[in-house]
Amino acid sequence: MLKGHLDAIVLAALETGPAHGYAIIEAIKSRSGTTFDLPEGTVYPALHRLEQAGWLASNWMTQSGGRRRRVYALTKSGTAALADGRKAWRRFAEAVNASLGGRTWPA
Amino acid sequence: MLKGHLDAIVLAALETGPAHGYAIIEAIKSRSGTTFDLPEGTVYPALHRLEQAGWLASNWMTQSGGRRRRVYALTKSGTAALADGRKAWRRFAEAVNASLGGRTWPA
DNA sequence: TTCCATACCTAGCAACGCTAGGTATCCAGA
DNA sequence: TCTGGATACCTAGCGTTGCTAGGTATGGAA
Repeated sequence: MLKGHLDAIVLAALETGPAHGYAIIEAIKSRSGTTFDLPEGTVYPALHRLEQAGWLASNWMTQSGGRRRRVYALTKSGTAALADGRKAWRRFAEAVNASLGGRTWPA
Repeated sequence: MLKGHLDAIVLAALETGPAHGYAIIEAIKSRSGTTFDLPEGTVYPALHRLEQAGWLASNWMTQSGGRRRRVYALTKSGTAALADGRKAWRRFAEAVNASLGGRTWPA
């Protein structure tokens, strides 16, 4: 369960440059230290949703072998959405930390 | 949206002692700095679910005026569930922070 | 030639939290 | 007096979200 922050995580994975779906999944897994090993059924629909929202733009790329990949890139509003997502995450995380009490926050 | 961590937040609100539903809502609002102003339709079903799971025990208390309150208390397994919830939150928060990159984590 | 990794897709489900409605008591103010 | 707001509880049903489980197809290695 990604608890509603999947969009921001996907957008963040594209911040360093365009990538195709499969690579995005790998990037998220790697960045999260394998904690987020997302099934394709989670990521592909999310990419479609984000493109629908205007936060991503996609292009079909054909490899030399004839293999097709869909490469996604952040749009301008996608970059803004990512910034919003980071703020929302931070606010949320602080509120949860305060609510849970104790030493939930790492040094 | 509480993104799946509502249970832990409710359990944490009861860590300092038994309380009734309405007071729990107030406690969560206060602890979170008003970020979590949860509707009753969120909290009451959650309390029922947590009791069903054996993490809370409830007793009807009748006030002097004849007013009824249902007071919830953490059970032993509820305390354990809270500890698990804290660990889960911490792991999740660290993975999101790593995935989002940038300075999402406060000093 | 068989298998695995790569690479994409979608229908349908389950869980979660919220909306929106309901009931009832207590107390302050008009 | 009586009206409204705070207190205090409840639930049916909805929308979103992410996942399961199935499908298609190519490339390369064993």
